[in-house]
Amino acid sequence: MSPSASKTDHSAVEICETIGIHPEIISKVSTEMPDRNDLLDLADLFKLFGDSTRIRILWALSESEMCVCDLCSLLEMKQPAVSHQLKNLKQGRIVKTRRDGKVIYYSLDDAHIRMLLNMGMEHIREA
Amino acid sequence: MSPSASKTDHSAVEICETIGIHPEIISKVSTEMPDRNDLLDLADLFKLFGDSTRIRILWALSESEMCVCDLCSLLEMKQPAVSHQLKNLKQGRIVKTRRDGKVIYYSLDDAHIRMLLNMGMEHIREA
DNA sequence: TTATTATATGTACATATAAACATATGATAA
DNA sequence: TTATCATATGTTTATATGTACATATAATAA
Repeated sequence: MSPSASKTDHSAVEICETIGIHPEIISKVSTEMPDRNDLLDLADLFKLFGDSTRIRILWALSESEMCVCDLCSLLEMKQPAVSHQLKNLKQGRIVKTRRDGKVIYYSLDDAHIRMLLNMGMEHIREA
Repeated sequence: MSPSASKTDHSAVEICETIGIHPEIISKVSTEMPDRNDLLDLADLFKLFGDSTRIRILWALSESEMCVCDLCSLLEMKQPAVSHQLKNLKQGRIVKTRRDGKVIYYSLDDAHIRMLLNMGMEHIREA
C-alpha cells in the first residue's frame, strides 16, 4: 500500500489554521470516519470502563457472577456506592442481571466486555 | 483472609452488611483479582478512551498517521484543544510521535489500541 | 539575527461525576 | 398484615476534567 504521502503536490499544502497540511489525508480519513453518533456511543462505552471502582466490579464479574452484597464485601465499599455504579453499568449494557428472590445477580453482558478487559490489561502490562 | 468455609457451608452465609452472602465466591474471586495498581492503570487507560474528542482522534489515527494541523482540520477544533488531548494520549502511551522538521506526526502506539477501538465498536453496533 | 509556522503549555472557568448519607422500594417469611 | 433483608434511588458535596484563551517553545528560512 503506498499511501501517497509526499506526492509533491505543494500547491495543495496550505497553512495549518485553515485546511491543514495534508488535504488528501484529511479527505481520505474523513470518508472513513464512523458516524458522529457511533463515536459518541463508543466514548460513552469506554467512559464506563474508565473508573477504578467500575473496573474492579467488572473484573470481579469476569470471574463470577455476583450479587450486590458480595461485591460490597469484596470491594469493601458501601452498598449505595456499588449500586450506583451497577446502575451505570447496566444502563450502558455492560452488565446484565438475574433475580433470585431478594437477591440480584450481576454478570457481564457479553463476551466483548471480557475481551476489552483482557486486551486493556495486556496493553498495560507490556513494556 | 482465612475463610475456612469452602463447601455448602450455609452457616457461613451472613447478612449482607458484614461479609456478603456467598463467602466462597468472594474469596475465590478475591484471589483472582489483579493487583490494585494494575486495575487503577487499566481504569486510567480506558478513561483516555472515554471522551468523544479523543475517540475521534484515535479513530482518525487508526486510519492514518496525522499531524496536529490535519487533526484540527478534520475535527474542526482549535489547535490548543487538540494538542492538550494529544498530550494526554501520549502520556497514557496510547499514541506515539514522529518529528519531521516542524511537523509532528501522531500515530497509534500499538496494535492493542486499534483492537480496543474495533471491539468497542462491535459491541456498540450489535443489538 | 529576525520572521514564520507548527506545536506545546499555563491558567481559568464551567461542567461532569463519584461517594456519602438518608431514604425508598421490592421480595420473602412469620 | 408486619418484619426483615437485599437492593435501588434522591441529594449534596467535593473533586476531576475538557475547552478557551493567551502565551511559550521549537524548527526552519530569509
